[in-house]
Amino acid sequence: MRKPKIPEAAIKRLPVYLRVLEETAAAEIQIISSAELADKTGFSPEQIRKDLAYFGAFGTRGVGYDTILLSRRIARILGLHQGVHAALVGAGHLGYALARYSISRHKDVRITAIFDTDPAKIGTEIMGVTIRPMADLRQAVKDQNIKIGILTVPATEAQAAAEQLQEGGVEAILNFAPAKLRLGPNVFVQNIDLTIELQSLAYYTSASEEAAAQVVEETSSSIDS
Amino acid sequence: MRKPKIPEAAIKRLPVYLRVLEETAAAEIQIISSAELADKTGFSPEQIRKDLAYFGAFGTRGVGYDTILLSRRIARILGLHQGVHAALVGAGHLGYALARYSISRHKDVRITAIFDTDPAKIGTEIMGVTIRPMADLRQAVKDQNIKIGILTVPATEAQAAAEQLQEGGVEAILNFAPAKLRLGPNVFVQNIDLTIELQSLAYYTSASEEAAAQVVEETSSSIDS
DNA sequence: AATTGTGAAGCATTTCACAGCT
DNA sequence: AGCTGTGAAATGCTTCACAATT
Repeated sequence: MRKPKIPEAAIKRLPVYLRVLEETAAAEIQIISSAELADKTGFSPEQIRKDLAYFGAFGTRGVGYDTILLSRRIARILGLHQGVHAALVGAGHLGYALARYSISRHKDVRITAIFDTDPAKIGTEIMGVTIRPMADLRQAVKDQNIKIGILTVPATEAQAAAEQLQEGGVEAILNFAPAKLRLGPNVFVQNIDLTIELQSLAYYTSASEEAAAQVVEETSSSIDS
Repeated sequence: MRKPKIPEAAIKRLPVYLRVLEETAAAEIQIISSAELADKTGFSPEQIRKDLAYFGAFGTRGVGYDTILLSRRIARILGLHQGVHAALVGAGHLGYALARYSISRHKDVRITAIFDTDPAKIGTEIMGVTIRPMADLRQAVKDQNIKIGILTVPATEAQAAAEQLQEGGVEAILNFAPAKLRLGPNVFVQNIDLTIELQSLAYYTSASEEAAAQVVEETSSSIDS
């Protein structure tokens, strides 16, 4: 048993708690209740308590959670306390945006290597990190103990790039390319497809509502109950 | 009853089906089975059939789905058949990347207006769309019948920008700012927080595993069963 | 013979309700 | 008195298994 059985959804909420806790701690506030956390994050107090309880009892009954202590604990749970190295593959606009984001704002997940195929970009720097050719990828990932890969390459190149990351020993990939990656079971893949996000948003718009109703109407005949 | 009760998760899969169907249709293949769709998308055949069945019976038993017909139906369900207009707020690197993505690749969700506070950017163009000042936002959203807002502004400006989008009559917002938006019930908000994605990925890395175990160990005392 | 469409079962996640600490 | 931690109930989503259809 590798991981106990903590909902993936809960893991995704931890960084949100972390951010609020750090902000709160920075404001010199020492204690926060699940109700206050709920107000700031938009999740329910019960859910927050349950999420935290998966990892132990971090609060004080009748009081709340110590902001500094809890933020440290969450950073630890996520593995951010020691700084995780990430490689960015694809230095287009999206990659550039991510690199600036990540390199500047947090030290917890740091982009320490950047790769691209474009000879014009190779040798240039983003926030102090030199862009290198794809040929260097596998070895660099190994040498720099890089655990996370961020893929912002065109869909056609995604699979090949992902395989190189895998060979370098990456354990998780954040894939922005609209392509299904086929990798071994040791690499955790998280897909973010911006086109999907935009297109699915359209559904929640009046543009769709009637259309959907119409489609259902067109085809429904003997559907009841 | 506004929406029947179709899982949000199912809606998010529709654009994936759409993409594969369009690719398949473009390759002159007329029929595709749920099993083939499953192979190309990574979802299970049953799930695909169930998702589609929410909206009616689009396939032919013993045969499969007509690629062209089904892609049209999905586009319709999502409301993409008539083209949805979107406004981009914040023309930084991420905004720029999204604009290029969206304006070039698909006509279904089109960014037809871009706003920013930076005087140096105002008046310049991204892919043929002129960047305008925030003061124009509300009216432009109304005039251009814009239904979707894309927020790529700093967290501190997100709430104010979101309110302007809301006042302009936007029905859905894709929010990249790490801030909880407080808006009325008529605006559907989808958050994408790239920092969260990166930080939660760290959990699935060996950097965390021991750390998490350690935390649990530290605090677990009378937890059994 | 093949593949869809779908009730029912199975799982996972969220919410409820309250006991347990401080 | 107040707020956490947690079994139990409720809800939501996915998988199963098979009848229906071409």
